[in-house]
Amino acid sequence: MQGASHLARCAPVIGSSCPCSGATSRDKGYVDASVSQSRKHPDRSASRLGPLAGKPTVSTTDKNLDPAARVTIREIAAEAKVSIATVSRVLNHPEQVATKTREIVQAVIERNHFVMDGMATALASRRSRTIGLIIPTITNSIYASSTQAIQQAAQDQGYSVLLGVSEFSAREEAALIRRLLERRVEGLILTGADRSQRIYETLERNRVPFILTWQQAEQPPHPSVAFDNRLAARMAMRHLIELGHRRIGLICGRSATNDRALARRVAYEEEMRALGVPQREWLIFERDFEFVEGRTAMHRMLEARFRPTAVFCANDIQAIGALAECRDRGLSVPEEMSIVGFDDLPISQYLSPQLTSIRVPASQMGFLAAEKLIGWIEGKAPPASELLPVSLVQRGSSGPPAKGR
Amino acid sequence: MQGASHLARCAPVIGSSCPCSGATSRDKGYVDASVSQSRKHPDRSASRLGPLAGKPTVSTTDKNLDPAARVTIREIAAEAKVSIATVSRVLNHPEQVATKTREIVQAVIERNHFVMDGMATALASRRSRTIGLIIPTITNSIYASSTQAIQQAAQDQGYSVLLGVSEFSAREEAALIRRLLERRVEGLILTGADRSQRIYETLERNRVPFILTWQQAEQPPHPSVAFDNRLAARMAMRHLIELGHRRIGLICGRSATNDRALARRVAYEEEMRALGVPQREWLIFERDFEFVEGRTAMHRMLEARFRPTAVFCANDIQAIGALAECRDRGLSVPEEMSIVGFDDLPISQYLSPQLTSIRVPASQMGFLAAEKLIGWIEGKAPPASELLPVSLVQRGSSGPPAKGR
DNA sequence: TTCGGCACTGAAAACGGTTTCAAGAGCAAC
DNA sequence: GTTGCTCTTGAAACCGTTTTCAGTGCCGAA
Repeated sequence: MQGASHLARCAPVIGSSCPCSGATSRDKGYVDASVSQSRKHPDRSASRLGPLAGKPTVSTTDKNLDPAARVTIREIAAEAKVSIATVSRVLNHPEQVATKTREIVQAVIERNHFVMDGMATALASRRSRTIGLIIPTITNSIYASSTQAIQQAAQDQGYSVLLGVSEFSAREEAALIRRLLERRVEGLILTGADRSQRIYETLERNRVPFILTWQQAEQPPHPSVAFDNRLAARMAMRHLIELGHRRIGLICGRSATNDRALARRVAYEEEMRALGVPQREWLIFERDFEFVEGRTAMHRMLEARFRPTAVFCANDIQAIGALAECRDRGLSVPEEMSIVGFDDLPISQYLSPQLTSIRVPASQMGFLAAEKLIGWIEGKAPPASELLPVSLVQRGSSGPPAKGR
Repeated sequence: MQGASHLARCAPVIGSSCPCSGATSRDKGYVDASVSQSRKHPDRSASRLGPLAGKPTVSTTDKNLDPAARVTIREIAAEAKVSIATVSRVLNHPEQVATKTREIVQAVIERNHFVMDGMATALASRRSRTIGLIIPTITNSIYASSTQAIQQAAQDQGYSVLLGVSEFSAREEAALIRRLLERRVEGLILTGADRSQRIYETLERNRVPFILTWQQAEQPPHPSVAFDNRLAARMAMRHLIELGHRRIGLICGRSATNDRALARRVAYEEEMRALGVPQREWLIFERDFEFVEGRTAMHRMLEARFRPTAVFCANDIQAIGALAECRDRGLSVPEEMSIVGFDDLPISQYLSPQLTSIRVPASQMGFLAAEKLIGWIEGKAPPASELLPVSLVQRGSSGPPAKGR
């Protein structure tokens, strides 16, 4: 394992930052004049310790005294009696260094547990080898799938992933994107296509390639790797309709802040309209992504004037909550209530009854997005958008409506 | 916009043999001599585009030509006709800048969608305002809880979180830690306490504060925020024993690579021994963290010579799989088989029957760890270790063993 | 001997910021 | 008119690397 390895996996989470400074004191701790690097500022201790003026004076000449000192390439160079350029070469292009020199330097590096400063490296090389990923939540495990795939793909190509969690907030997402740009991600994978024009502008002005996932972009055709949410939701609805359901409820995410939820809701409404069934607002529930939200939505649904015979839950999390509510109310699924979910989480086939759901290509989507993004970063043409297929996985939670109703 | 050329960078003649042939790579575009910045190396193209020597010559006089150009603080300073120091102040200490100047600079920043280079910032300020977090897997949602709490706490204090996923591999974890150090995290939150001495040395040599979670450190008492896995597992076992179970199976993670699994297994073995029940290897299954692994383990358990009447699953993921297997085999839970899980995932109360489980303080642990770590980073004394309480949540999946057997 | 070429190494500019220090401007008090 | 202060501002050192360019030493060929 030589020096600058880019191969580990690392999906960082970005939070918020705040400007603030800290006074750190430091002492170089080496003297070898033959390797003197022109460090110019004559009065380091005074300048660095400025604010702490009242403290007892520390001898500037002592070595290895400052507890915050960090080993740099210079100390390594000094100890190995070579130049910093050579140390850098040992780390990055070992074949360019004479075997003997290389071994000496490597030994010194080992001995000192030296770790390169990636900030300096990134700054000097103008490569961060990092891509940014923004997902809306970490608790819905469907994003764990795509995140894992993205990370894997990135790692395979020598990139790290910086992860940001927006919690479905546009404000938060904008802040996150900014922080990712500050960290000089070389590309970005975003969730959903609906965001302010200004963000896209910033991205383009900063020349950061980005790919949308989970939802294709329509108006300005940004590159995306997604699936057709409307079509997918329509598949779920068609399934219920073909089973004979007419009064169908909907539980989905907040369509105002989630364009996937919106697309699915639109599909629901279209199908209901095509069915000739009038819109009934009391059959539509937009909730957060929590089990309990699906449960309470179903609870209210069951108290409606005309109970639906089936409910389409536009995500499995809410479907699981809805299912539990039916069970607790003694309502048998699918005999008295059909439920179709969306996402086909791994857990969904471990429920009872198993959940009928729309299987989405989360892993594949993530993998492809990462691959295309990295290709783009490395000079290929901007990738074409791609729509991945989805499928309905029919299981025990959906069936024909009860006869006599 | 005055001086459109302020932001221009120009791509100089490619392949020019360098020595100051008059081809200045960067067109300053502003004239105020008082703001001259001393950029020294005259020939950027050679360094940036070196390998592409054969390409057609591009006019040196054009502006805005280099597609890789990025707006820096210098361009902003030039356009606003101030020094870079002032721009930096506007960004970091706005109150130190005259209102009028500040507004001008801010306008220029806005107009150019300027985003600071965090690498340069971190390098210059010696603060990355980032903490590292390593978890074993992203797919077990129990880590989503702690991760979220950590991120929240970090964000509240102005820090970002860099997340690494080790997939239960020590090698991977070591590589991850190295990368986190390269990225100059100011502190680290690790999962579990069992890792090679060398890693701890590297951490200490690099003076990076770290806190262990999920498992306290014993031999060298590193700071930790954890709970007592052995005690917790013992609670689960006691619960089953008090219900009257004697033949109890165990499904847990790989104790070789997971010290939490080991501690829980040890507790299981201790309780079984205390019970006077001889060790039966065929009642112990170490598996990966997948639903299906719990399922297959239970499958094999049910084929054993003497079926257990209860199974302690040292994590809910496997418990869910085990539960599903029982259901599919027509074995009623808890009448014919009791199951106790561990973690108390949110999903566990949405199953049928609901899962009896050990509730662990994942969020609290994460939050506390992050708070302590950041306190430490900001100069407080190394925090004391803390053991958080756990509790048994009794639900439908556990009950007394069937009478006649 | 002279020279070209090659393998290796070091000096120094550059990356894009932060921060210290000093100086200029404006103003009040003496 | 000085003096002393505060408020702003700019120059320049510095952060820890990468990378270019220019040696230097050695060797074989002319």
